[in-house]
Amino acid sequence: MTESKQDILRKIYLFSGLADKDLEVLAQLAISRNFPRDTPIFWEGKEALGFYILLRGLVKLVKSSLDGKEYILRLVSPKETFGEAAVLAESAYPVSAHTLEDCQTLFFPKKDFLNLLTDSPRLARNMMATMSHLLYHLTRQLEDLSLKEVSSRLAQYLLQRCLESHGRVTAGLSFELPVTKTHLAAYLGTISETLSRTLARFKALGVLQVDKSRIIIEEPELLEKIAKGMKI
Amino acid sequence: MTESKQDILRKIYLFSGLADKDLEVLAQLAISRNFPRDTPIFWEGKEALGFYILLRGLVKLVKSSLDGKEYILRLVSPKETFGEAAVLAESAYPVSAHTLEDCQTLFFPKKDFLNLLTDSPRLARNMMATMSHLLYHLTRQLEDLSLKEVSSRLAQYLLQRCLESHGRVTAGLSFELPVTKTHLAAYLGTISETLSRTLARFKALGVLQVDKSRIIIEEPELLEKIAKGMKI
DNA sequence: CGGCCTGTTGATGCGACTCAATTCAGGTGG
DNA sequence: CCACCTGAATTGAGTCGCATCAACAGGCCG
Repeated sequence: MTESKQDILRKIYLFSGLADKDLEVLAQLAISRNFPRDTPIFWEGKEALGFYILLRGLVKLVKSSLDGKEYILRLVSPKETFGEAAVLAESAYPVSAHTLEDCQTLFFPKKDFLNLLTDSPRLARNMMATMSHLLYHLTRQLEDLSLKEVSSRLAQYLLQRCLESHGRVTAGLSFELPVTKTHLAAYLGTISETLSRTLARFKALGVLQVDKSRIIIEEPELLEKIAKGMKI
Repeated sequence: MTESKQDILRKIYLFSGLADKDLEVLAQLAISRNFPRDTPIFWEGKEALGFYILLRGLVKLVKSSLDGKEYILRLVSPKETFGEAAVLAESAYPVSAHTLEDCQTLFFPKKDFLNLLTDSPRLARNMMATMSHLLYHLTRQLEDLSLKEVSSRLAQYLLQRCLESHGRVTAGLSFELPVTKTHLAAYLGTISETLSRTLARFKALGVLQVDKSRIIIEEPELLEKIAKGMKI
């Protein structure tokens, strides 16, 4: 039998610890929306009428420049929410959301959700924690872009990915990049050519091996030094 | 006669629309803390025990690198709060706060404040709006750092300052930079030499005049084009 | 006066982007 | 099944923006 909407919502961080009746209300608010691969969900500047939970697939949140360059602020994975902040600001989405794979989402209309937010201190607290988490990450990204170079940012990203896959970083561990290298480049604030060259340098240094989108860590200590800003 | 704490709090955005009894509680929580010029208020990584309201003076929020470089995430003006986000995250401050002038602040201990946050939906809503605002600004900064060059960021900053001073941007308007050019450079994600050269280029183009820290706008249209990314 | 901080300007070097050519994998259609 | 096309990835050569290093001028203050 298929999972009920409430069962799904229960697993979302934003809704953790909520009373059953609140989950019920939320489940009734939620609108199922599916998007094929490579499709816009919303655009920067569009009026924010609500926010989304990603159930399946992969979404990028991006800022684009007039001359076609693109910076990926966040790669959204299943069970994560996106567009939440816009709900509070009574305004427009500050970024664009675009699918990278076929996606299933739930959409929560802002108006109804705001009422619930007023009535449930727990939901409000979760929302603040979520936003706090986002603030932390944006702060980190600003630090990286302003103070570190591409090799540092890449090393940091790879360490983080390895940690997520295996819970630790030791020589010999391997993992898959979750997106194309072009997208990864945009996420790291650079372009695919530079990413390619940087990976090649890492390989030449013996820090790691690369086979298609599979990375094998060879020298975790060195990688960590590079992540901290050591010149290579 | 001097203003009471409650009267002061009433003017803070985070506390707008609160019931008198809530303001009373807040006023009792608030601890007066003063800092001389060029003094740390808290450091990145320090346990966040509460947040601050700046009453008088000027504060910078910064990220520092190991080799001494510094990026200013935010310049805090009177009536603004800082360190709020850390209160929700149950963790450490993600940035350092440092005074640029003699400062008067009010400090709100996290523990007591969290209780009030649970009891007052209005306060919770204000807090979310504040965080939403911060998220928006960090998003803008990420966009600028990743997609725009120094001349664009400077032009954008100058237009914004002019707008704040006069409510409009027209030829002949002038205003003072609120911080030293070295600090402004760190805020724009560059260094003082580059800022100096960029201002000199603007001057040579006839876009503006510079006299010490006073800027006189000469060609607002051109400045806006540069802010949008036009090459100069 | 001398020291210090801020700001300006020049010469140089490095990191990263641009442009262009090539390879390769995956998908499509004859 | 092969020919074809498209998008991703790689690599080289050239350029550009900006940081670095260094020298110096002006204002402020002890």
